[in-house]
Amino acid sequence: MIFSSELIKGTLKTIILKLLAENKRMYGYEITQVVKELTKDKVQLTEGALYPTLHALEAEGLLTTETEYIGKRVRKYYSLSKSGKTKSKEKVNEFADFISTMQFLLDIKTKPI
Amino acid sequence: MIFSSELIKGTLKTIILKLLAENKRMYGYEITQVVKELTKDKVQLTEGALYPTLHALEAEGLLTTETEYIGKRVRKYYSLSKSGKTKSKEKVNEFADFISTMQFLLDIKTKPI
DNA sequence: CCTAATACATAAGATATTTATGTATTAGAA
DNA sequence: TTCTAATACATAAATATCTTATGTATTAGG
Repeated sequence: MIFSSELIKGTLKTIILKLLAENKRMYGYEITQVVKELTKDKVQLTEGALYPTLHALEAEGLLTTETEYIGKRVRKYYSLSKSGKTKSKEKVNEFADFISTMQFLLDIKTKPI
Repeated sequence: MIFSSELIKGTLKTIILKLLAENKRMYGYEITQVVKELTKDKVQLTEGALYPTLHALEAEGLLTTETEYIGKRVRKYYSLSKSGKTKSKEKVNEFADFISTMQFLLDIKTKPI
């Protein structure tokens, strides 16, 4: 089962920022693979969505980049800037709050951890 | 605080279907008000998003309508069809699963109910 | 009497995503 | 050794969806 894309909409930036908060630096393709693994294939980021978003976050000053070559193949690493770290926490907190609100609204019970 | 619209994206259909599963019939304006109250103003549905979505759900055969007049003012009640009831459960279940996945991915802890 | 709330609806513009396409390198199977 | 799949980036057209604006009309209440 893969989540309908409409569900994932709006969470992409949050996912990217959170992963970068935990991993110091990651490159685009790596992000797609890590998300795929962590979600057991339920969340599949498409390149057409990912790369433009990474560029947008960089343009906002939330991410910085370093380009490296693995052999002749280029790899572009992204890291959080200072404002990116702040933004990451904000986004995750907002999403956590959103989850609580939606759980209440949709009367969803979750198992305690 | 109001949730950024990008977060709410993709949840509108689920919210509508769930509310109708619990209330038998509701009209558009009522849905906006109930959601506003239940979420303490954090989720504010706009008419420009709501009405086209209601029409779309009706066109999909998930909702049926009855028009009534309150005085001279028209009111359009929506109810779940049989397939709408099934869809409502599916959507809520999918969303619950999505929440679990995202909580894990974003390392969000929730308080047990 | 006038404003805010109720109640519907649609359309233009903005935004974001999917799908498709493109380039190029490298690992590994046949 | 040759071909395919995976790695790794990127962009653009088409699509979907939402916001914002606008429109009509009724009704409650100050």
